[in-house]
Amino acid sequence: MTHDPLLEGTEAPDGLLAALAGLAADAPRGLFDRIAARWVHVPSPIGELGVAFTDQGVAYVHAGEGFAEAFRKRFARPLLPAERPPAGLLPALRTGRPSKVRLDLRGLSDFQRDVLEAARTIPRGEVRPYSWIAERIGRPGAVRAVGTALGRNPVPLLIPCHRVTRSDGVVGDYVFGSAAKERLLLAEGADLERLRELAGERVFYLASDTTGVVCFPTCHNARRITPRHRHGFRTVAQAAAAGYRPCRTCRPAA
DNA sequence: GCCAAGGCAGCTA
DNA sequence: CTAGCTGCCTTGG
Repeated sequence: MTHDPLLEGTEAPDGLLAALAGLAADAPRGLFDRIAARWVHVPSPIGELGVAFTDQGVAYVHAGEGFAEAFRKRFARPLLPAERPPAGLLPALRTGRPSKVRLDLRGLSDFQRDVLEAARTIPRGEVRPYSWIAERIGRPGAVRAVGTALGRNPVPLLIPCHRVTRSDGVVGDYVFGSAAKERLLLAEGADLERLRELAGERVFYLASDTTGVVCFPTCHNARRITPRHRHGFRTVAQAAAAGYRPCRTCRPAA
């Protein structure tokens, strides 16, 4: 539930929205735009997205039917069409890189913010387990809660929660369904086929005996290991026992 | 405030 | 080796 002090008590019947909209014509332009959200449609690998944004940045991304209803269910804010997408939105979607676009994440709990923050650091084409996020935010036991938080990610794709997968090798669930998750990952160049192969052999980490480092299989460092120097491990502990230290880039849990 | 329900993980049969 | 069962932690009702 979003708490916006600006809009306390506006359960927003249409009449009020209309009144506010009328007010906007005469009010200084900035005021109404601080209250309202604008929306656009943009293309994506999983079809057309509805994207809502405020003066602070993108606040909501939705795939499939019912964009406006879903938005209103979550935000007590009027929603109006926009002329153009907010700065950086299209590049961010194209490159899958963070920081190309501003986000409006007000109203989230600290926990959820931490989770999203961590998810945002996963590079395009790579994946990390839910437990990795839990570790990184200092709540190793909150694995399940991480899933819940990601499930409520207001800005999927922009914060790449689709890059968080289960530690048994299955892609896992997703706000827009696991099929969409898989399509997104494939579109980003993640080698899911290979991951499945490895998982079939109970291999969840790859190490290099030339560098002495152990990585997640999708880490760009792991992808460059020459086959004859590559060793698979089921756990980081086993890799450590064999003398490998965790990669400083992908940081598999020690 | 309590309870049930989650985008999971790890262990037991 | 897979299927289930049990713990864990945050949220929404």
